[in-house]
Amino acid sequence: MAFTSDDIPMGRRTPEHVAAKLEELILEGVFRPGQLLPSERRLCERLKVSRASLREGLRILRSKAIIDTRQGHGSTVASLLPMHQQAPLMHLFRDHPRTLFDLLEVRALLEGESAYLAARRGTSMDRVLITRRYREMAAYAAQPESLEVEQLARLDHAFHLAISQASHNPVLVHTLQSLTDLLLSSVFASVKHLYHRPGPRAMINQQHERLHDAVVSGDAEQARHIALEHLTSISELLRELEAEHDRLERSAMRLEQWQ
Amino acid sequence: MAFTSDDIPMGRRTPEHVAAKLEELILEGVFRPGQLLPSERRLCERLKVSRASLREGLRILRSKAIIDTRQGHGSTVASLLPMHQQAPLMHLFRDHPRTLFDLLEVRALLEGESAYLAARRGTSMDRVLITRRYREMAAYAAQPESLEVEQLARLDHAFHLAISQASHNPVLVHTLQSLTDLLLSSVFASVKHLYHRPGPRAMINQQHERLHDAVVSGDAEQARHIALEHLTSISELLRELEAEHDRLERSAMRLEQWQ
DNA sequence: GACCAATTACTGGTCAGACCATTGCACCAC
DNA sequence: GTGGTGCAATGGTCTGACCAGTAATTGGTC
Repeated sequence: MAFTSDDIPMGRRTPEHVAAKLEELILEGVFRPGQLLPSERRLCERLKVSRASLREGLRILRSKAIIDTRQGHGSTVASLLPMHQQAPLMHLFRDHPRTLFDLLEVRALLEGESAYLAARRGTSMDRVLITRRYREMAAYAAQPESLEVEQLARLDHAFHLAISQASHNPVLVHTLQSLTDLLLSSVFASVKHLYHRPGPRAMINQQHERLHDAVVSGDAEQARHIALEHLTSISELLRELEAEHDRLERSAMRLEQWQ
Repeated sequence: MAFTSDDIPMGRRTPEHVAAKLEELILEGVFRPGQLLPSERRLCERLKVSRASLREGLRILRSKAIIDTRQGHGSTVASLLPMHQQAPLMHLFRDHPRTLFDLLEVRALLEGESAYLAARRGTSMDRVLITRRYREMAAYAAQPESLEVEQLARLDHAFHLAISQASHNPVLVHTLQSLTDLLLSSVFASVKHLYHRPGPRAMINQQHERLHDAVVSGDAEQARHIALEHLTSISELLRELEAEHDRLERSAMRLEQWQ
């Protein structure tokens, strides 16, 4: 795109416009992560703003951790791009598939605490909502045929979410939410397989029922214990699944090598 | 500390120092929420910096939503103090100042598990590193005078980080890291005050020592327990500090200088 | 030729003073 | 009282200068 032709609207909020413009250029790939962007004086010329306004604009980007500035050197585009969604975790995942189990370990901890707090702090309205979510899920899971796995996963998630919300700790809710999203986005296929098999499904259903009962009845310690057990068994099931998958993959790789 | 005698260290990072100074004054109640603070030109005189640097400092505070600026009017202290702006968790914090303690609650849980796993899984090299970090921090904390709080906070963080890394769970490390960053970015000034007082500092130092011993000796349950205790007492100290701050807010001792 | 020190041409960081645009209030005519 | 009007104060922007680091170039030495 032509960089020289974009000028900044003059008058008010010039630094904001500067920041927005540079952010746009970065997102469009004109300036790439790790790259050194033009000097302040050069940017002033291009954007037709004073250096003071330009610097305030850069200050905005710096406070958003989008650029990194060193005196005598220049400003570089930060390697991990803007905010939102735990991008760093994604990278972790790509490099080490083992982190799946690390993730489940942390999630178990948070789910356990979540269930514990829900049992202790949950209001009557929380309990009603938890029960409703549980019944929706149980009713859907009851029909053996014509079962959409994605829909079941959604109901499952809604049930766990209702419990975490009853903990009345927004930080806990959010952290748990991020981890769950990450888990589902990366290994949804595996979870799918889990639901498809009758053995695991029956075990999960039973654990859900016990979890529901413990939380609603206010038995905090028991709720934590069941939640931990639940996540632990899911982890074990996935581990078995992975082992199975590995065997298949290895035989496939051997084939590839020779063909 | 009389404000007229605090000048901003010249040379490097002037805007950061300006922002830190104003943040401190706000936290001490010299400038109260909703209040209009002095004009930019007057602040320049008092802080002995140029208007450009002062404006960049104000820009920092504005991007943290600590102040609100209107042309022709002035800058007012935002009604809700820090705690916004940073990562994904932000949206939650707007309406709930209480989330600070929610955050500490979650962090305690993760720190506890982290210490537990570190004691169980930590290799001999992990233990060496943890001990080194602990000694660095303890040595620095030992000198009563000439103590940079920021440096101490860094060493403190390095110690806890070493422990979490010994858990060999990257997801746990990352989640903990995010929460800690968030905590420090929002209430660093408060944490600063914590370090400045001899009572809390002594307690924190002792807890660090016990935590170190438990982790290095491999006593997992004990490590978890001490970590939980540690975070709980920090939470309580911050709660007291908050109450005290409320009281300070009512005193207008050094107000005349500013109006 | 290989290596090291000094030079130099950049970079961001800060400052000073000027002018513009908006706001709010005191003042004044009605 | 009410409603304009002008003025003073505010933040917003610009210009041009100088300071302070950085890194590549240069030039000398071995």
